[in-house]
Amino acid sequence: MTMSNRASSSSARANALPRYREIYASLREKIVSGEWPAGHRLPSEHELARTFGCARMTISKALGTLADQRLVTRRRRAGTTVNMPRPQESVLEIHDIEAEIVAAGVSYAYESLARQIRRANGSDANTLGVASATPVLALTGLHLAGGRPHALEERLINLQAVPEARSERFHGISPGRWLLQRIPWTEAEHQIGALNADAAVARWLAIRPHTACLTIERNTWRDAQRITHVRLIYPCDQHRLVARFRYRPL
Amino acid sequence: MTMSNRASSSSARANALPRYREIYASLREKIVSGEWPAGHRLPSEHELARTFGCARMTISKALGTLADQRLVTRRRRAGTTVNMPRPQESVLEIHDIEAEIVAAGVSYAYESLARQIRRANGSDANTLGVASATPVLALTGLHLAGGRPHALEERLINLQAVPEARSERFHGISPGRWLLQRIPWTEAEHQIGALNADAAVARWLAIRPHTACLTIERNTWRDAQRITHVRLIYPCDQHRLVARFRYRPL
DNA sequence: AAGTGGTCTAGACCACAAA
DNA sequence: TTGTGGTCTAGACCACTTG
Repeated sequence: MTMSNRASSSSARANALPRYREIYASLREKIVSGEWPAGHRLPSEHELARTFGCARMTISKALGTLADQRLVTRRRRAGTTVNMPRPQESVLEIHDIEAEIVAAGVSYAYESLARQIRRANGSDANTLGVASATPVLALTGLHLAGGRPHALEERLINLQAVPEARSERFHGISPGRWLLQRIPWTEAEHQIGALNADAAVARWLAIRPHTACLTIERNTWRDAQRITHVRLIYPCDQHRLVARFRYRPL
Repeated sequence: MTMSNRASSSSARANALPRYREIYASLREKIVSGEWPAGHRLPSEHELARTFGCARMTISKALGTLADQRLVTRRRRAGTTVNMPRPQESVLEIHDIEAEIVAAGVSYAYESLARQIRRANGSDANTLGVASATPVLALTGLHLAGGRPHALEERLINLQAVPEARSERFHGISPGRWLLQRIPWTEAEHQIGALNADAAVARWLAIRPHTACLTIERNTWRDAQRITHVRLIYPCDQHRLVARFRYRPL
């Protein structure tokens, strides 16, 4: 009996959307058009299943998609309600600098400026979030695009988490890429800010002192363990971050 | 026959995770531990269903979660493979400024500095992405936190999309909040950059000229229609953006 | 107490791409 | 050609929460 239910809806049109996507689109339209305003309660899954003539699980998937997109909130017994003033949440894609530069059709190079292995001092411990005296690798380097300074990088690596880094010289390869290839990370946090370049930064980046720069700080974890902390400094005229809110499944 | 399958696994421990989450966690562990390196192919859904002693749909949900998190890629016939160098993608939460200030326990106010209704000139049309001569509302205002300047806002509103804005004076309420309460948006794009404050900006924000500022530009759509464009300028010492990569379901 | 969503099953057919 | 994931069904029990 259950056979060919799908066939009957899909064989008609070859490239049809899955049923749950059709249902999702249909419900979403009612929400974004304003027909169902914020706070409106949607019919229950059982009722929608009857309405659309499908199994409840299909409805559940459609409603789950809406919930993933924060268009609705679902609670047991309370039902599914429209979530109007939606959180301003964007997906920020922070690419590997090398990939970014190469994608722009420009040659890339990494130049190491300083390298030191030390036991974490108070500042290191605080920045990297490890105990004092933990062995760390401190790196400073320059990302070059087309031979010109693109970004200044200051990095700390937790040698307890990444002992292989102790013997790596990072000639030709940037520490970021090196880590990415070896160390799976599970969580990352970015902080974005602005600063006026001081004399040293300005010299390395070949910009005038006091020029506004965009800074990106990234902390990386593998589960509970801190892997690395990096601060990247970009001259304001050379870099912008783009974040786009996207629906999850589309 | 299908009854109480769940009961047998859940009645034992009251607060147990759902089965698919247990399976998800078990598979994820193999990936982040490195036991299954990048490129490794996972067992098929049928095989995992046998291994874990559950229905294939339960496996599908667990694998789907891994795929949502970009830990694996799933393709028909090719199977499910581990995705190691993961895209550096973060979820950036860009909050309503008022909510942000109030959450910090400080009083909030919006002060309107300029307001003009005009037909879009070339710059407007380009910025807002509408045809020339489209009626637009141009606003400039200041967000105040605890009575002190917090951010400068320059905004264009497409009056074709939001005709109600024509008669709104935005006294006491910021245009952002006003729009958020009325106009459901479906897509947003943010661009983040840095700039040196010019004389006018510095005056409004009560900072020294040339101080580095963080800028956020936001474009908002309702489906294909442009709603508004806004540029916010924050003094660098007053604002940081935080983006955190998060797994979707947790 | 009752109704809602959350999860699960044991099948099934289908679309797709790799062999 | 064949094995994989994608979707779907028609049920079921359970957890939660509101009335």
